[in-house]
Amino acid sequence: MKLDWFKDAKTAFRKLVPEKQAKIIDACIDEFAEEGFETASTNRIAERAGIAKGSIFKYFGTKEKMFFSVVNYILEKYISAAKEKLPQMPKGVVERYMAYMTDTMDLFGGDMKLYRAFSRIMSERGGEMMTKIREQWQPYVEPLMDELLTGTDFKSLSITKAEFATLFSWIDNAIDQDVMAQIGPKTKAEDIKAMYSERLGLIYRVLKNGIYK
Amino acid sequence: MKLDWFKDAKTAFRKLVPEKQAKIIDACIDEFAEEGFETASTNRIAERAGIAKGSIFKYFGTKEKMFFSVVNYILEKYISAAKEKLPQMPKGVVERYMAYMTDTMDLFGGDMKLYRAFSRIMSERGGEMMTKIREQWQPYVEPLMDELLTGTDFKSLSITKAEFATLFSWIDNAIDQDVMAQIGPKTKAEDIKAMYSERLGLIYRVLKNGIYK
Amino acid sequence: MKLDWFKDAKTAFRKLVPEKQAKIIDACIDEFAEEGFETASTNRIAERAGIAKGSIFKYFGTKEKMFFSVVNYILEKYISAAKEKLPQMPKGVVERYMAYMTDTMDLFGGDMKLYRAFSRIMSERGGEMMTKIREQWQPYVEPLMDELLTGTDFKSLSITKAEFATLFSWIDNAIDQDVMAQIGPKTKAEDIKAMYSERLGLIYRVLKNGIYK
Amino acid sequence: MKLDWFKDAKTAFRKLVPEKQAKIIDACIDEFAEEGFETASTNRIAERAGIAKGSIFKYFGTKEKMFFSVVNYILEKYISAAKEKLPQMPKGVVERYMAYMTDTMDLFGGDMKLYRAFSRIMSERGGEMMTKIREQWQPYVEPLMDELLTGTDFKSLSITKAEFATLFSWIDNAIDQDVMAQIGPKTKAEDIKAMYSERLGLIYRVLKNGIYK
DNA sequence: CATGAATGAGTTTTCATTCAT
DNA sequence: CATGAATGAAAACTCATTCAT
Repeated sequence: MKLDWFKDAKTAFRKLVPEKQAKIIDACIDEFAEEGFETASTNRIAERAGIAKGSIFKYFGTKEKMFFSVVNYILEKYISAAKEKLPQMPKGVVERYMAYMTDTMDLFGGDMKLYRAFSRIMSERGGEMMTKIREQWQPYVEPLMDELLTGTDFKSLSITKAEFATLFSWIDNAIDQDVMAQIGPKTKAEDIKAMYSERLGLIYRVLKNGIYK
Repeated sequence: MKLDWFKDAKTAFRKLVPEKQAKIIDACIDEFAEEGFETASTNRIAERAGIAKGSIFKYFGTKEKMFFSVVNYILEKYISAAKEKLPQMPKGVVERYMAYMTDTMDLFGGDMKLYRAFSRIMSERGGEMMTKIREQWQPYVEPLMDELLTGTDFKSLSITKAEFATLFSWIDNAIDQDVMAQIGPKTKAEDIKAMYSERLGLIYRVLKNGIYK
Repeated sequence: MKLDWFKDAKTAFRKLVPEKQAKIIDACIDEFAEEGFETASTNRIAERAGIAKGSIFKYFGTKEKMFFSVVNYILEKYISAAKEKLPQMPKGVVERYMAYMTDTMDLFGGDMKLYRAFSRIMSERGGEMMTKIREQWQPYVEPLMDELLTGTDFKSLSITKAEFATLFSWIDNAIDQDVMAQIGPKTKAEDIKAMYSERLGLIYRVLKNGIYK
Repeated sequence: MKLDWFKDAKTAFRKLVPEKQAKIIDACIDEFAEEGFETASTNRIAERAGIAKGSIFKYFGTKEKMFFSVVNYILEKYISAAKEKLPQMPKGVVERYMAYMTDTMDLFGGDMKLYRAFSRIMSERGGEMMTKIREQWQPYVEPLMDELLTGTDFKSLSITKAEFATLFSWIDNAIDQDVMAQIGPKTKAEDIKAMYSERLGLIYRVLKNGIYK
């Protein structure tokens, strides 16, 4: 299945040289990371990208559509990175999951702006936008999850595959949000990694044995 | 300790007949639920409430102060409901927690707008506003949590009290968000309750025994 | 001729006990002194005076009319003070003029708020209001000037009575403005007096002998 | 030294065709002349100039900055006109001063709106704005004044150079205000010139010989 | 096709004035 | 007659979007 994060961009944008595309997407990410959606300004994005204000609308049509293009761009990076790592992951389901989390953490840990943009986007406009995004990415995320869980002996687990997937996304979100709430604009990537590790440690223990001795 | 969610409202608002107060608070909740803080419009709120644009500022002074009044109103409802239920709760920590979740669910389950507003508020403006809200409610929430966890034998658990509290808040948020994402404007309260129950069931099992057989 | 600074006030105000009238006028003076006309707030004036916001309009009808009442009040004070001093003034026209200036200076010098209110009022709304005020006070100021100049031997002067009156008002305004521009909110009354004296000294010399040796 | 009254305007304004610039400046002058700064409305100015409300802020950024642009525009006109005339002025200090006044009078006499705007600007906001304007124009006005007074034999005068400068500004203001108070919107330029001449005549005589025969 | 000047609906907030109590 | 809650026009300012060049 081919990912097409361009989907919301107009042909005008598709025809641009990749360098220019990248510069524009970067400007968007920077702005969204710093401002969130509402407060982000198309004028400022145009400035950052070194293009005309009008071009934004030639390329994307709407602020909102531009926004989706960015979300898609980020998710595409995220998903394809996950895909690549899959084969080298451990087999035990919990260990596998921990590895996945660590990888994700690495992906974003190295690029704070991306991480911030993603988080701001997710928290703001939660309802309407999330639904649309979910619908759009469902076909890509689902097989990934499937593959992530494939090869594990679910017979040894007390929960179903679907339940594990659910748990998985909960934990993902919960930790992300918890970390996001703790960090400021100057928090270092390594500190964030440490925060993740700490939280993952707790989750690991609980998933393995429950909370009772 | 007395709760005073009026705290951020001006005397002008305190003097209104309760019906009018309710109508205004309702208008706020509706608007915040649909729009979040940034996008919410004081003009629209005034319209919804059937009052003059200027009155908003006579009552609350600022959009931000009005916002806090609403947050406080919701939290007050939430916390006092939780307090009332506490004595009748089961003793086992997991059972106790499940009971608490069910109660919360009941509270919000009956009032979707309140629920939506609350969620939006919690997720938006992550930094500035949440900090302020947290500071203000810390004195009320902390003893509640303490009491919630009191009486449990943590020696029988493999995790500390603090860790349990953390887990607790993660699960709380995760389930809330998951449910929020699934429901639309027309979802019935009973369906929402069912969604919560289902999710709580899974959590219960995992907390008790871990995910392995 | 009787002065009626009440002219712009409604009967409701005339019927008040003098103490209340004074308190209200004082509140106006304070507010106008601090804010000028545009920025002055009727709400704040009502607060300062300890009366209801609505009463302002019962008493004066309009912010503008209230404003004129205050101007008239100040001018009345000013003119009647001048009148009283007249008989004891020196006979030489320049000396007489200097004495008048000194007296005025004393009048206002002792009450900075009055002075400030007057100045702000005069400088702001210059055109429209000044005309109205001038028309209204012409009948009172003219005879005063006349009397001020009476008894002087204009035959010994190289300018006419009318010309002297003109010069007189010019100097009055010029010095007032010059001083106003120099002083801040904390300037002491004695410093202001000194500034006046200095300026008057220069004027005195020029009027007497011209600028040539 | 180069004057740049554009200084407070944004590039957007600098790029406009001169006709449009002129129309906008005219609208500003009209509004400020009629209303002063506080009461002037950016909406009304946009209407008068036939441009969009938003454009005002594209051109000047702030109401205040727009205001300073206008002040600078007027002062620039004023000062450069004065500069040009300087060389042809008579040498005697009083005659020189009279010539300067007549020139100024000519400058403004032809453009009543400019004159009114200037006066309002000068009298209003005594503190904050005047200080800023003064600071900005000091470097241009001072040498002009210096040159104006240069070549005069102050040894022949009974007052110092500084005192003369002070007197100068007083008279300037006093006459301006006196004339301003007398004229209406329909007063003809020639009548205004006559008023100035009349007043200047009186001043001339007094400065020369004092008021005594 | 790129540009950026122009637009105007929209924002929060203030405040003189009215009028039911 | 006094009160002060309610009003809504108006303020300065922003910004996504359009369109002539």
